[in-house]
Amino acid sequence: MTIDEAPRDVLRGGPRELLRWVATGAAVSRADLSRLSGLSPSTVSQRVEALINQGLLEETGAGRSRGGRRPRQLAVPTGGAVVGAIDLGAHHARVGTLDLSGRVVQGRTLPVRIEDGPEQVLGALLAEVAALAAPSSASTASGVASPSTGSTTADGAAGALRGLGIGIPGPVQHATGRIVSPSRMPGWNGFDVAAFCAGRVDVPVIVDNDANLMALGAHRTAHSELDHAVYIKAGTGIGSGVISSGRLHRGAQGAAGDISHCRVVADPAPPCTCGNAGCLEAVASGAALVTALRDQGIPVSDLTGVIRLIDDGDRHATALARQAGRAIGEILAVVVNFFNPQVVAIGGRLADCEPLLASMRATLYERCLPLATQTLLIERVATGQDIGITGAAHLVIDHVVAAHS
Amino acid sequence: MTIDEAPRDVLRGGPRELLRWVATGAAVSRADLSRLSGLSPSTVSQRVEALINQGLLEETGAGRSRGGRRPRQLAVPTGGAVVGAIDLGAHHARVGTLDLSGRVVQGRTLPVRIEDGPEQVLGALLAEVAALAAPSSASTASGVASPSTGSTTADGAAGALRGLGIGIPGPVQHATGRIVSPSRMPGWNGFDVAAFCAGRVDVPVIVDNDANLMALGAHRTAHSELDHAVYIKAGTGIGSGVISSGRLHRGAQGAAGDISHCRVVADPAPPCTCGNAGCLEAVASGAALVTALRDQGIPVSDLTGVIRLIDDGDRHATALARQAGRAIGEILAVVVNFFNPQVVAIGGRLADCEPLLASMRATLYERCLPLATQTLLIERVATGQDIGITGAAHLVIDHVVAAHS
DNA sequence: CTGGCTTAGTTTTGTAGTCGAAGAAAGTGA
DNA sequence: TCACTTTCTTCGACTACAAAACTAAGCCAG
Repeated sequence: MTIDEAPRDVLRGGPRELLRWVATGAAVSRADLSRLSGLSPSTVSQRVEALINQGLLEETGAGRSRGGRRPRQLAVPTGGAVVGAIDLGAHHARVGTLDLSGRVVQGRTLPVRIEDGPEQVLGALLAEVAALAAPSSASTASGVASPSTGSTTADGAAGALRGLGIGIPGPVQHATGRIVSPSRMPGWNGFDVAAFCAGRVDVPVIVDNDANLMALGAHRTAHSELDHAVYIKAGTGIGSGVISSGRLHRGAQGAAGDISHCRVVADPAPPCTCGNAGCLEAVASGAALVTALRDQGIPVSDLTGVIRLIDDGDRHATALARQAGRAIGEILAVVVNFFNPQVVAIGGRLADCEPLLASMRATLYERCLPLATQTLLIERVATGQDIGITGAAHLVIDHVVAAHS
Repeated sequence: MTIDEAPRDVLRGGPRELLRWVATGAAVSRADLSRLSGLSPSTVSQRVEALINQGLLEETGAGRSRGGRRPRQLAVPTGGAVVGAIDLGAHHARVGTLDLSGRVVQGRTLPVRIEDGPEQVLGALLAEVAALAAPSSASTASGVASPSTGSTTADGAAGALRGLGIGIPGPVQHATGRIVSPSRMPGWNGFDVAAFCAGRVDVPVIVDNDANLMALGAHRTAHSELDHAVYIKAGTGIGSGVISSGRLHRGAQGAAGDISHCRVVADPAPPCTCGNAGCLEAVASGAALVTALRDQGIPVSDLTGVIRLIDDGDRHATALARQAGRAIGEILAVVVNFFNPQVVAIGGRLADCEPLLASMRATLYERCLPLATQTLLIERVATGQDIGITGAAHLVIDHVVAAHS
């Protein structure tokens, strides 16, 4: 199954947004929703009724009066339908189920060897999703402990899987769900993830780039009121996701945000997996930091080791982190001048690395138009390891909720 | 008068789009419009009737039959209402009136000394617009010859001015119409163009950056079917305009597209008017080329002289043009990777400079993701000197037509 | 030259989404 | 108890659009 177009009614009072307001606790009653959405009370009532009929919302008794009639409290049913989400990384994958409000119901992290190829890797992850979504998963599933919120509900299809969202650490043609020339995923080039998965699960499958999903997740959870935002994912690789006018911007080929092979000044310019030299990814990615440290004779096993060195104040590692921050800042400066977003947020495992963030900030302020940085927020992406699957779930839910109403 | 938000119904069958299809000749009958817009015949009929009542459209007899009833031909009335437009440049301004389809009715180029300050410059240009819009302007107006299409119509308010659009060669806060920290416009910082003009003409005034207007004009006339486009204006200064999802992207502060002070590699890095060194504008703008040639001891009076040298194959000038093209290409490569547009088009006086265009193209293909350049169009902006006022007029018409219907 | 087919456009009717006003429901507080 | 507030529903109206039926006006084949 392939999805061409994002639904239109996600924003400004669409059923999806009402759902989200209730889910986040921003709204508890119909009156709250009316105030938040700007829709008339009658319209809200009508939509809420539809959502209740779909089982996406329920009334949970009366709330506290504020001087008048008590509100009839609304909530997203717990234990109801869920969507599955996979956030594939270079060495690990985060797999989870989320309820239709976008809250994580179950999540676990699995080790992954991306070089095993798509069939094997995706096969294992799909099995894991199936296990999580199965009614009694919380008790029977093996592996990492996960918080069980799985009180199966009374009414019918409890925990039914409604869709699956997958994030890939490489370029994805969103329209077709196909992977195109990934630089760090041997054996995956041209693989049609959506088709592969659609053959194994009986629900809509949506595939997108991992940075896009992080962007969507972060925007929905932290910046939903902002129109234009840029999110950088700095982990083993480097990617970015773009929100334009409140919507994920994918560009002509769905390749928007792929800044990993932009050239930055670096001396010497390290060679990149893409064949060129001096790419952002070859200077500032986690993989690049590992390589650079090893080249200096410092033995590090992986990115975790590098981050530990930086946290410990190791001189070489810190210098490299600063250089990486500057490099990201350089590219981001062009992006900020060009795109003029309200917020730039950095996520991924390198986002917690203080020296990197500091020099990125400094470079941005130095190189951007004052007008562009005047009110610009430069932040860390908040929600941690679940931000990717959160974004994936939102993408799927947008599709599912829109389709049903 | 200040305009906060672009009207929403410009796209997909809005009255404005119907008008444009008729104006461009894409549609001649109601049936054509129905097919093009996807709207039902009844809706189109209704809208067309409204447009005719507003005097924005007229019936011009019957057309050729294609096997059935003959279509009733539609056309935009000539000599009807117009909007004024000013495209202010560093040394010249293009001033014109355009009919409500966006066609230029009258246009002329005036010399301008930007350093005379906003009151004097804008005062003169406003007077010129008033003269053009006056009923008998075509015969009485002085100055550069202009094609007179000014046959005043029969029905009532012939040639009435409905709005005014102004393009400024510097950063403009579109929401307020105020100029912010322009690097090349001494005495204009903080000036409220919209307020100044609104006090002198009795119609809505919309102010925007000149590159934005070029982008809008070029997109509407040449690429209206494309969703994402980037337009570079390379003249005395360098700017860009961005179309995202078919709409002008202005960003958080209305400063989007201002890439003039992005740093590029250049040795030696020439100082920029902004105080930094190595800015794109200091390397690749027309002003920079003039300065660089003079520094090499080659006497050139202005940009025209530089272009002539390049056309004559002068070695130094050509080398500089290539360097400028590379610099623009470098920045544009980041932009293309990040934004993934369907088209990148270059306009402004330097766009006709072959060596510059060639090295810009080469740099783009070298530095961008293959996926991003695979189907990317790299073009010259077509319409020449009227593209700026065309964009300005479109902006105004969008506002005026939407307001009236 | 007449009926069948095609294209063009209008009119009528219906539907979906939204708003606003009115009012019902259910409380607070003096 | 009564005035007032807040919450939520109901109902009528309006708008945008579409579907279908219909009128208008041509083509062409027999």
